[in-house]
Amino acid sequence: MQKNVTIKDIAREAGVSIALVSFVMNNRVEADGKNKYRVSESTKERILEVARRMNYRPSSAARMLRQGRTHVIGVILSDLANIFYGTIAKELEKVAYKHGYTLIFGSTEEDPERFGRLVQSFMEKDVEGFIVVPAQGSEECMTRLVHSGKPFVVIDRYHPDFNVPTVLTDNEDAMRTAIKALQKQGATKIDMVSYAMRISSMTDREKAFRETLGPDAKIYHLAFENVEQEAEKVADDLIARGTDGVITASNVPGVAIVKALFKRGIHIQRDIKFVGFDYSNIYGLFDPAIPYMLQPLHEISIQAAEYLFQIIAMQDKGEDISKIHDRIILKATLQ
Amino acid sequence: MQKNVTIKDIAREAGVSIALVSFVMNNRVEADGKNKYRVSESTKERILEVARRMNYRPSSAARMLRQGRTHVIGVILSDLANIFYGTIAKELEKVAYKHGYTLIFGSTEEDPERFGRLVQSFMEKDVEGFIVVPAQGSEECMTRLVHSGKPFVVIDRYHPDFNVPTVLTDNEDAMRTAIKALQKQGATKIDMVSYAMRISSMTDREKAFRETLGPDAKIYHLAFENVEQEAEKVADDLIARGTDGVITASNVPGVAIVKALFKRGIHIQRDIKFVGFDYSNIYGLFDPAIPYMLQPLHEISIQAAEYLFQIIAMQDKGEDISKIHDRIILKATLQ
DNA sequence: CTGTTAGCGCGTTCAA
DNA sequence: TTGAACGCGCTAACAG
Repeated sequence: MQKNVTIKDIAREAGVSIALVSFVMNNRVEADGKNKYRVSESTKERILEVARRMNYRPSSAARMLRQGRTHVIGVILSDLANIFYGTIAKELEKVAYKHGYTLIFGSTEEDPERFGRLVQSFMEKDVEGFIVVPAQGSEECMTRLVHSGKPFVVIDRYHPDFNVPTVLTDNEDAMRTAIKALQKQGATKIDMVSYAMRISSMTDREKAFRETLGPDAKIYHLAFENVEQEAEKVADDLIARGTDGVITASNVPGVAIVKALFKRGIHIQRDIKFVGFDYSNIYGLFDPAIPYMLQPLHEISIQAAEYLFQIIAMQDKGEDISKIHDRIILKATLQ
Repeated sequence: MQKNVTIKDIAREAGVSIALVSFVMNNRVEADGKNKYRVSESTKERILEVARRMNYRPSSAARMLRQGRTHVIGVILSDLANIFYGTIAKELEKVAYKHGYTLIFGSTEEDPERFGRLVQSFMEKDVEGFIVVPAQGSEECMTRLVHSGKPFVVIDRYHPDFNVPTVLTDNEDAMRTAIKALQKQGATKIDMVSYAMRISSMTDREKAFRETLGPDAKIYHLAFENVEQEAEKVADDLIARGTDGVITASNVPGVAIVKALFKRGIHIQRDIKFVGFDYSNIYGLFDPAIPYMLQPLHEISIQAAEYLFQIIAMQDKGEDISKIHDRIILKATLQ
């Protein structure tokens, strides 16, 4: 392959200095003289023409080195193969692109070790900041992240011990809405099927569930690693107990429990009514469709990215970012 | 924030030259003297200790600039929010990580314009190569990609006009397996529900379908943008025609048609039997579960990544990569 | 007003 | 084991 065209080649070809080429390429030239440098229109055109002809592409490495900015954000999610996080990834990508940022992704699969490795690995890639979904049990690693001084925003969950920039859904409010919806459908004996994971999205929903339906309201916990099999047992129990309404705490346990009940001949949405959390394509199969609390993923992504860009900008200006800890809370909607 | 520790700081602190620090950091020193440079064990230890104490992190930008390698691969998929591509993304991520590479992702949403923008954008980020799922109708952009001389590997589909490195599933074979599975279940009047998209994964499956069941075998095409509504019409038609077996050409149309038929009171897997392509969590809902042809996503990802690394290595050695065009074909399995 | 010179950022690598 | 050039683009300082 021919070696890459550099700013120097353009300069030689156009018969000007490399500085001038740099100015022109960065649009630091304006006809109205507002900017520092003025270049004659003809020179500018010539440079642009040569650059185009020689197919010049600035070296991002050189630019990164010089300005000390990579325009790369590290995004650490739970699992890219889960539609919930996949959607967030896609939304984040779009916002980042608009701002000229690139994202690199990693999946923790809820393993704190992995979380730590990813943070470390992304640090080495000089990310300007992070958007993270902290894996369950990754407090230690989060502490290191805080101490690193690297800007970051947490999404989807929070940890009570950490006062850090966070964007998430009002899960307690969402649960209250879910319960109301279920009661409106006529359910009187309502149970909840949750994940065994102790992350705030689950615990907040469970908290609101118990606050609304009483401390003895039944909550099942499915183990992350073994959802399907545990769902079978829970299904039997739900039937035995005569439950007529179920709230599922997120898409994976939701799918598992609906599946287990359906296979047992339960008429979904008649014998037992449901309200889910997060989208799943199985909800629409039933009549009436299983309603679900939809988190505003688009909005969360935009807010998280912009929050992060803001923190980065503050750090750039030399401001102290260690005190930033606003939680941006968004409402889920019943679908 | 304190400014970053550089190799120079380490050198000063340890009382050695920056070159030596660089060698030590890169492990270019070996006790057995196999390598070019030898450093006394004590100096080595001192340098490492200082580096650790000062929390030294090499600047990837400087390294990139110097060696002219970014260790970044651009991955362009159809849609990160689709579980099929999300899974590929996750698998690719893992392989890349092992090889010290970073991935950046983009979703085309089957829009050639977007595809072009992503290629352009990734080029500007100095990716060393691409792994792409070319959007339908992106021949022009693919031509440019070929001419750019940048290494790339196509996955999931191919275009007959392009002889380029490709890793994909043997879709015709998969279809034959699917048909056999359906017939074994007792289906005698088999139709196919496909995507309107003219991409090889669809057309190859359709080709094998017609070759096996005759040129008049019925194939429905759902428009990408309007799957749900079109599925409704197709469902009515399937019922009217007395179809007793359906092969769905991928997960999205599969879910749509099963849903539409289920809502019409069809007993899935008894009145009409199915075989799908690609995993969906709705398949397991039925009894017996809807079987499906599972593409070896893990294997595809590994092969694609290693193929790409190999091409990059060849280019590095100055070899001509423009003639490489092997297609790696993997088998799907019936689940 | 138009343009140039020269040093910087940081790790790598060759010649000494 | 070291000095110094190098990769490439940015930009302060300066000149015609």
